[in-house]
Amino acid sequence: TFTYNCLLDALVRTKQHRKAYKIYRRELIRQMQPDIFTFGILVRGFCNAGELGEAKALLDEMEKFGLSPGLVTLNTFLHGLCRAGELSSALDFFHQISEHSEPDVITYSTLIDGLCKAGKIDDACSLLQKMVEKGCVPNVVTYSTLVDGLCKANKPEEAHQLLHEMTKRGYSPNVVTYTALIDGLCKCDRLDSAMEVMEQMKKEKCPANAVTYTSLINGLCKAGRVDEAHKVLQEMTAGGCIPDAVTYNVIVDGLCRTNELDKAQELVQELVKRDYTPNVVTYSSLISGLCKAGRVEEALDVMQEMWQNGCPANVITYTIVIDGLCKVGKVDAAYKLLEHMVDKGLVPT
RNA sequence: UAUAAAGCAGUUCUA
Repeated sequence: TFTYNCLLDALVRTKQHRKAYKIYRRELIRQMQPDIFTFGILVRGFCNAGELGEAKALLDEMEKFGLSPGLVTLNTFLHGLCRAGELSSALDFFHQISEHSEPDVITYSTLIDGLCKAGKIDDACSLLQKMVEKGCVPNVVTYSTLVDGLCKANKPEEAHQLLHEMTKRGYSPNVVTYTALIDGLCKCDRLDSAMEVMEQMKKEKCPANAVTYTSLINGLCKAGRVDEAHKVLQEMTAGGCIPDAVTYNVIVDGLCRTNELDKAQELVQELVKRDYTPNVVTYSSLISGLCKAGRVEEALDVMQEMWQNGCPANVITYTIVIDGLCKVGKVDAAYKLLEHMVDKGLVPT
């Protein structure tokens, strides 16, 4: 069972949960007794694929094997419900969990995150209170979740405050906590505060990672401060942190927004030479820039190029070009492109 | 051997 679980886990992590399930059905249960780990893995697979019905069926199936779902499996399913946006089901399920066992810090953090992502930040904060009252101690993940939630609810001050509070209670913020705050401050146009937090991280000996730098670079780019963004990029590489695909996409997008389209294209060319393959987001930024500059023909060329490079346009890419065509009065061409998109099996939003 | 948190592109030029 141990061996099979490792295999199933590997399959699920590579999005092959269907295959994992077949192996479970056709091999594992014919030869041995599955355990709670087996079910935990499979439930996660179906949850990540959004197939909640199947996941629920597996939870029920556990009983046939004389197993009762442990908190880990229940938490996994709760997470699945939250991610699928089934918040009311998630709340129901949380109450069910509470009837049978004590929810743990992961149960609470999962639900707090679900509430935040559903825009119910006040409920999320109340739940933090409630967990403390029930004697469950929040950890750095719980706090980071709320810091992120507060930022996304446009309450960066309160997020900052919470970071202070957790520190006072003896929990050190980690790189995720700081990054959530930095990103939030940037998106609330508080770039200078974001840079201060960056300094604070240095003082606290909490090294920034690629996500942290990219968040700040994105903030600077979106504010049109591309030169400063480049400086941060230099600081990043000097510090031994490797920019990833998202980092470069952010810079390409920044150049497009400041109408430095040629520089953006040059950068993409250079990245290709260095074996970084542009992805659908990179191309979409370029196409968006070209469209906004009225260079729709060139945008169409880039779309063609995507196809040739094995990076097919998605719904967002098409939407950008369709909008671009409409804005230059080529509504008929736009309509044709829409039909073309539907032919490719993409669903307009 | 299984569970929770952070970063990228599109839709109302609001003169």
